[in-house]
Amino acid sequence: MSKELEIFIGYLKKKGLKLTVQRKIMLDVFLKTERHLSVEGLYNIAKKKDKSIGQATVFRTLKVLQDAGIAKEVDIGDGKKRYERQYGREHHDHLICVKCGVFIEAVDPRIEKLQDELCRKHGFKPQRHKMEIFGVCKKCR
Amino acid sequence: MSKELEIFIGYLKKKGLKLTVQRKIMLDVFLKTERHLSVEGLYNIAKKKDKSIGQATVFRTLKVLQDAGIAKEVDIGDGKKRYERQYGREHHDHLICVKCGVFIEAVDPRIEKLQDELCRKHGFKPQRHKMEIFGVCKKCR
DNA sequence: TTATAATTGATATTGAATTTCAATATCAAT
DNA sequence: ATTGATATTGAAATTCAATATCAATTATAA
Repeated sequence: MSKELEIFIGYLKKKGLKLTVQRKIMLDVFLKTERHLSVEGLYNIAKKKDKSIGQATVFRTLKVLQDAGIAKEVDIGDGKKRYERQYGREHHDHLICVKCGVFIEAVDPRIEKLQDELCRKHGFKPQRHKMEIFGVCKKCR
Repeated sequence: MSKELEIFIGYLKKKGLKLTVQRKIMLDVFLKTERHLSVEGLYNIAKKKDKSIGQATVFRTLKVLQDAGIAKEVDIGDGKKRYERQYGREHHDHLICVKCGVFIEAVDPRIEKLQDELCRKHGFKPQRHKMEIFGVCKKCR
């Protein structure tokens, strides 16, 4: 049993929610894809496992997975939200290829430190941040 | 005549587009507000100048202003796009207050440099980037 | 097994953004 | 100033992702 499933079960129990087949399928589908998929993408994969699964359930389950700390929403401003794994992952920024659409996860601790400094300079108390760099990846150049 | 109006007129002429009263109003409204307003916000202000102005025109004109390099779209992932002045402004990041919603423009050249370095490390050729820090501003703390 | 409450899929709805279309306005050439 | 080609407009319809509604179904604790 994956750590995420354990957490999911614990979260559902704690909240008085139920572990349904659809939720199990969604967690499974979500964990198996390492890419940053949209609801549509996840829905298409989930449908292959269970023809009857509905879009609404995919949206709803992704919300639950977020609340449980298993998934994280990624919004790059192109009109559709994507989801990435959250549990056990460090904070990171994204390099996004405008040609093939790949998401590269990257982080530089020095940048993080300078961001904090920038906030201090403005008397600003940071809670979370987001950094996305759009460009062309190694393969597409 | 503002530099932006000059540019706007030049852009329109170059593209075979027309300088209409609505476009003049929109540029005026856009330049007068220093805040990061959504279409709705700009629309409400524009309507005070000309009751008959339509939402579609506001959307359309903001697109033209972007193409002309006068306005810049800002999408912080809350479902509605905002617009800021672009012409004559340097690149900057945003500190966004989750309490009062203020946008603080900030930049640290060292961060910019490290971002380039991060891209190089991944064989990634950057085109543009976006950094937003959400938190609580000085006044709201 | 049963009672209860959460969950489901289908469908309707929302809200931002875009498109359509007939009427109107702009502007270069006269 | 007038004309004509063409861009533009506002209103309304449409798109699209995301959310809400609801009757039927299912999970779970007793």
